[in-house]
Amino acid sequence: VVIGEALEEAARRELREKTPLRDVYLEQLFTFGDPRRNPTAHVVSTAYWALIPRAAPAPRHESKYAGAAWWNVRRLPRLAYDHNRVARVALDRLRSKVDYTNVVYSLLPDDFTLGELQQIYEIIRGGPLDRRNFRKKFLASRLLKSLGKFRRGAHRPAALYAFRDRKLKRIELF
Amino acid sequence: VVIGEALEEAARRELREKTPLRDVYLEQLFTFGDPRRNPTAHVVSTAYWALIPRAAPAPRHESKYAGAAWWNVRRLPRLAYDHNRVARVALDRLRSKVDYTNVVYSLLPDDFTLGELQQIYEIIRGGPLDRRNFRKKFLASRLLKSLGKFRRGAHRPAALYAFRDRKLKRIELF
DNA sequence: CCAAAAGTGTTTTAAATACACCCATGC
DNA sequence: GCATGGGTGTATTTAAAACACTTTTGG
Repeated sequence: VVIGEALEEAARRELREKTPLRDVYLEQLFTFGDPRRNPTAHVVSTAYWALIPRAAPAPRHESKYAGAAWWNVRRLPRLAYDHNRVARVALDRLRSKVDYTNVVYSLLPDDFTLGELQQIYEIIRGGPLDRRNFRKKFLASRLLKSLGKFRRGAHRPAALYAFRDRKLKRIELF
Repeated sequence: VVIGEALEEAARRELREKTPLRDVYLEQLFTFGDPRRNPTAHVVSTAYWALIPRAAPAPRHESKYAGAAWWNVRRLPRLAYDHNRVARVALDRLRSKVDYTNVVYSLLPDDFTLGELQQIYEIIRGGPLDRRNFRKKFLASRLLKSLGKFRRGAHRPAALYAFRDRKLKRIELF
């Protein structure tokens, strides 16, 4: 953080400078201050977490995140300092947040099928969902609007939807 | 925070040094870093919140909290810096936390009546609850144990209960 | 014709809500 | 005897969960 800069501003600047990412969902996670988290100095870090779609462009080659890669969160390697703990806290936050907000909008492109939406939920929640009940719930939620367009593939064309508002909204889902 | 001291440790130390409070529920709230929160310097503060029973002993006379007083949270005076904002964030956190945890144990003495428990919920949630449904829910929750003792007063004696565990537990209540 | 994902309703079950009367005590 | 809070059960409503077959496309 630069003097005169808000914390979230700093987090967004870092993303902007080091990656091509724009307009991602970003939220303060927690401030970690255990003196043992770094053996050489007592460092207090305010962590932020962001939701980045799988298909997002990679960090800039010249940035310190150039070697970044996707990992299955259940098979994370050992990270530096207490960063495994940070990841666990972030995952807990995500898991609880998808149940009472529409935050997954930030993981989906402008248009998507209900099947794609359901997949996101199944991955984050870690279990299968009944397709009929899932569709019923989402169509009743008024979070989505039907686009009248269809995605074609080696199967029946799927109706495309978009989120009505791409901003955080509290709503009881699960 | 002293170098070598964890953040929560520091918050507990502050309480211990300046007040007679012990074993209160304490949790990190948020880290406030807006450069405008203090007009004379850019101060980043990690706030903690605690739940203090109404009947708790007052801060030590010689401490900087000597002038502390209870206020109705809906009629808070204008506080220094961004502390009204901090209070609002804390209230939001409390309101959502009572719905899915047993955190109110920290606002009640070792034994209490179901009526006293219900009062706490009504104050925090800001509305009346049906006594029969409330009792049904709590007795079914297994959070409490009946003490077989009674509180006497100008009314029918009320059975006394205690929390089974005085530690944070996730459970769907409302 | 086969594989793959989409689309669609009803029944069952569980949980939340609404609601009213009697009880035991202190004063 | 009256005011105060304690104690109790049922019926209704609402929401969640369980469940199977048909459709449309690409290859």
